[in-house]
Amino acid sequence: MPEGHTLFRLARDQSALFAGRPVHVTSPQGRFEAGAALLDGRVLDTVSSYGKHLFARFGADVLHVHLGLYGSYTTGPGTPPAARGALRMRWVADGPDGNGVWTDLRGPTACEVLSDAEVDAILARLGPDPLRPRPDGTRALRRIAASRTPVGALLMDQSVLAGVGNVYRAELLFRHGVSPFRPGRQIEPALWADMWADLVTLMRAGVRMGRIVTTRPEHRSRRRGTVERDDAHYVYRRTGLPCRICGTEVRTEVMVGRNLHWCPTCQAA
DNA sequence: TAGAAATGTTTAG
DNA sequence: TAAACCTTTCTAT
Repeated sequence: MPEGHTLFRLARDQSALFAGRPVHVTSPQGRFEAGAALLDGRVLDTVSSYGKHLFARFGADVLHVHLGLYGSYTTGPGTPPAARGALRMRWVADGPDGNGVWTDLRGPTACEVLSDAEVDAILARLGPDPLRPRPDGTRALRRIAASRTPVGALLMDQSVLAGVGNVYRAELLFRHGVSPFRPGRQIEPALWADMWADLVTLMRAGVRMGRIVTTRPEHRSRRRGTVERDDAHYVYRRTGLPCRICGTEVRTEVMVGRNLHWCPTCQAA
């Protein structure tokens, strides 16, 4: 389930489990055979994320992974299960506790070994990431304030800001009562400052919980305890259901090739 | 068993 | 703007 918070967690967790130790790297599926052979047995330095990109450094070589729409990692202790299906890459190592640890990668858009220069080229085309230390949204505002493009499209553009996907886009716009169709240049600086600060908070919460929850307790069916799946979002994938605040039916329309969800009343054009 | 959908990006036209 | 691509999972027939 890959928006920026997922990659941030993966980087943190993979660093904790594998960094500082030699990693046995394989590609049971075969599509990453050459890269796996190059990295196999080398010591992992660290894993970091930027936006939706994951970078694992092995000396001068960097493994770059992008999960795309449905890539995923599965991680566990001990001996890994027999490889089945389309298993692009497997890591096996002696974990920090001396016992085995493994992680399996399936279905990524990108799984490749890059040089520092190639990594820099990727970073150069990304906007600010709300999950970086001391996040700064002013670079994003510069792009937004200069654009006639609908803000719902700008939020999905990774060169404007990095790490937001279809869920955070819909939910952030709802929380600020902003129509997805409002042109970027009509987003006032003060409004953007609020939206950016909120996004930082929401994504940090996503890192903590391991999932995206954007509703305030007073807008959930159950106000205390675990947030149920049906209660996690205001508009994302709630097409035809009543808005949690005003009761208007939530609408859906494709914007930039993705299903956009919004409340036409709370987010009037 | 087939088909659709899914938290994404790139390339072609 | 549309299509292609990576894979799994859930729903409908």
